[in-house]
Amino acid sequence: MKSEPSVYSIDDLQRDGTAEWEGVRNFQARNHMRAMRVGDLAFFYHSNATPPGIAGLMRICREAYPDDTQFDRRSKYFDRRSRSSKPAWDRVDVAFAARFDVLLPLHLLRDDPALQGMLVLKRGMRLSVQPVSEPHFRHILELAGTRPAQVQ
DNA sequence: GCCAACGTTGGC
DNA sequence: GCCAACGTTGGC
Repeated sequence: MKSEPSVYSIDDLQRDGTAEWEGVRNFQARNHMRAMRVGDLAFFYHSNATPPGIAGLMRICREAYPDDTQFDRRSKYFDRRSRSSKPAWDRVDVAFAARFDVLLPLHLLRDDPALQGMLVLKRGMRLSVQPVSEPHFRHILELAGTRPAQVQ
């Protein structure tokens, strides 16, 4: 799950404990969120950062439900076409799980043969919520040196 | 700041 | 339904 750290970073999530993952306005990304279940783990990816990369780990603590910001005229996520009787956009709630000792930069992931085919590495891949395969997930946790015991 | 990639919009 | 124009994302 991507976020620009200048907007909301892994440090912000660590401070807050939990967060509402609002503002997703892409159908595919939304559908990936709808497939999430409580307890699922997700990577926190820093996009538009120097360097971009995976900053930590979080846990889904509430499954998809309507994202209020779509009805809020003052929100930059306001969607005039969405009706409260049939909300178009959902969010999930996430809980801080771990902050990697060092951010895993995108270029390092690119150079790793074990991560061949990972979606985030594909050119032009802009989806802000993406599925990660089990082997890739485990490999990245190893790269990060994160042991299950360290995951909150 | 540039620009490729991609999604959305709207005229036809 | 097609597709050009436009806006956004996000790496570089």
